[in-house]
Amino acid sequence: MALFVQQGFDETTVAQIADAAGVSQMTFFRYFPTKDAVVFDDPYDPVIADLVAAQDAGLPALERVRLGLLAAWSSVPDPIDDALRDRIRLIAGHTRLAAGIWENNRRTEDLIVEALTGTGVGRIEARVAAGACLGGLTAALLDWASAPDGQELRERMNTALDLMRESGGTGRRTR
Amino acid sequence: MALFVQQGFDETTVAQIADAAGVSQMTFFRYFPTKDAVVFDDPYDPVIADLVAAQDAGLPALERVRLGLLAAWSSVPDPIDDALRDRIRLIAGHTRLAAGIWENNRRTEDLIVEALTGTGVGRIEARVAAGACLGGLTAALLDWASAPDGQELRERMNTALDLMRESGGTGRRTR
DNA sequence: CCTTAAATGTTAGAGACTAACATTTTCGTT
DNA sequence: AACGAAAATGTTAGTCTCTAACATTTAAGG
Repeated sequence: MALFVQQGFDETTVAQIADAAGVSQMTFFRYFPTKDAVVFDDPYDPVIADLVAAQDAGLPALERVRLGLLAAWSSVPDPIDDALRDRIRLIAGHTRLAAGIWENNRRTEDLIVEALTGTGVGRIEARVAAGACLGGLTAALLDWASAPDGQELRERMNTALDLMRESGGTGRRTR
Repeated sequence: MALFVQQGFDETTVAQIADAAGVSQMTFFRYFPTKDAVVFDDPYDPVIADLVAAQDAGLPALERVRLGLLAAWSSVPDPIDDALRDRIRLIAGHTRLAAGIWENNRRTEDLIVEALTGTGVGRIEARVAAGACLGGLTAALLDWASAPDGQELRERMNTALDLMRESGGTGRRTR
């Protein structure tokens, strides 16, 4: 990560990483399946699926996912540590890596869908609800990393989930 | 595309593609920046942004994006041609390619955000609205390709956008 | 001290992609 | 038709990620 931040992701070869770690190139690949994996070493969180499942089953699917994710993000510390911030910034500033977030999101999506369909929600409805919430959240995450405005990450995530409420956020309409 | 469908994406080398096309490997890379690009050769659609911008500015951002995308998808033919179906299936069945959809979505997202902020919507709100709608739509698209159920693509997209309505879809709640 | 398993290294190679340079094709102009 | 410029294509050599096969070292336990 230090090398990536210092000289960029593409500019850093795994030979350099292996050297810096004092191991051979082969050993690197035994620990990380790809170079990208170094940046995406977050273990996915089955907790999210549990929190989604724990929401009131009487609510629409979208709202259940939204509340579940809200509960999940309320547990992260604020401000987050520098290492995580560096990692998110690195990803946000690199097109291919940013797309790679979706390889992680896909697993989270699958877990959420599983949790929802287990309580009677239709598969398609579950997919759309999970995809929409993760989509909005990820957009807010990347925006946070790219356009720093002093706001803390958790606060930003709360704002994003809030904007996806049924009320549709702070639109101009006069109610 | 024929080679990909026939023997798989990873199993097809660009040498084979170049051979089949009767050109050199170098020439291949002059037309396609990467092998992945062969699958993602859709020109992005600024029409979407225009349609989003055309929605009632009095509506919440999320709803404007939703209606804009609904208008955009209403113009695709149903059933779609086999080539497009093959392409979507190929992508949906390949983890890395599926993530690659987001390199396309990102451009669409940027255009939508631009269209919205141009009419006074806050940047973060625009990002979340665009990200959420594209997230739900993409989830439905991949599900459509992976779990065929006879439903046509456009119909599926309409269903997805419908599920993201403010009402939250067909949840169990009794209103 | 010896045996066995785990970790690491070496080497060779496939495959995507780039850079530099040579060659051919195309096309408007004379 | 002949020419010259520009565009398209080819060749070659090389870098980098990642894999496979096999050798070597290190660690652990009896």
